[in-house]
Amino acid sequence: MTDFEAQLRAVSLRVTRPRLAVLAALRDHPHVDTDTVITLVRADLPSVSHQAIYDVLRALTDAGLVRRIRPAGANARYETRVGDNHHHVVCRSCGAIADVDCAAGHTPCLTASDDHGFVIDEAEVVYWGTCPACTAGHTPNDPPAEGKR
Amino acid sequence: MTDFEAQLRAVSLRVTRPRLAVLAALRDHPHVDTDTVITLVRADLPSVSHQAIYDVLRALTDAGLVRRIRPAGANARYETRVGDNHHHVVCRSCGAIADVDCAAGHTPCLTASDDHGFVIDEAEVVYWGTCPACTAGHTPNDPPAEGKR
DNA sequence: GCCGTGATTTGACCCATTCAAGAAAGCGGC
DNA sequence: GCCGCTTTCTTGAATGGGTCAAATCACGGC
Repeated sequence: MTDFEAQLRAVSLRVTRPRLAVLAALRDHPHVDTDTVITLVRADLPSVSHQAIYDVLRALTDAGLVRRIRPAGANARYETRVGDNHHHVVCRSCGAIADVDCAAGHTPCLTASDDHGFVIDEAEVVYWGTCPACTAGHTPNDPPAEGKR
Repeated sequence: MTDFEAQLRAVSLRVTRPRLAVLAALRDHPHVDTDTVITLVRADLPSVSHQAIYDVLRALTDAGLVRRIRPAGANARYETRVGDNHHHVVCRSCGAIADVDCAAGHTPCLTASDDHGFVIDEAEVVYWGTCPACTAGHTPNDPPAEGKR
């Protein structure tokens, strides 16, 4: 519990109720979008403003405690798994996301064939496909990703 | 020129002035965002509505004539290079984008180490870094990507 | 050349995210 | 334990990419 507190202090951020709640929410629910974070946090702290959540997410992202991912066509999502450069599988149908370790083990694709003079510091991989539930036929629930039109 | 016309007919889309203009704009300016497309198209056809551009881009994307890319934190961008699965280097500082062929030649990372039961049909790679101009010190112009706050 | 369907114009609207200003809470020092 | 400085949160409104809807227009088969 006080683990989060230590994390915050480590990056010299003040320890506040909303920040702890956001970290807890992200630990329990990886890959959620901002709106879901707000809902989750309010389960504990009913009175936090959406603005506070945006600020907290920004602060935590800048501090490197959470990572922000944004699959094309969807809203921003956050996760607490940082440090290792892992990637994501995204379901085209329902928007579900799962973690995937890098195919070759570590930074495999980091060397582009022709870097055009760019100094590359990170390679981000998104695998697009269909999740088991959607493959099975029955669309599980909301199709937030692309079908949102 | 009538090349575009053939492309449109091939996917049974009607050949219209705005569509030809969009295709021409994307051929001459790869990786531009929607707003730039609108500006470019209006150089030829001053009276096209932004709505028309959105519709055209959607139609062309659905038809597979153009590809839509969306680096995290930036607006949607489009390119006409489709069919080969190439990737992109994006400059964190100025948002510049360049094409990059897949490191291993073709679909190298397409096999995730653990696919979680997902049926993967595409791997999308974004290399993050700094472009030559920005590395040289002098920020060329606008920093649209992340620095936009 | 005429007509029907697909495209475009026009104008309003939605919603994620951001901006701004004042109130409140964290925390280091006394 | 209390004070004050600073950061963070609340409140309320604005921004802007993108979408929806209805009416008009034009491509292209006949």
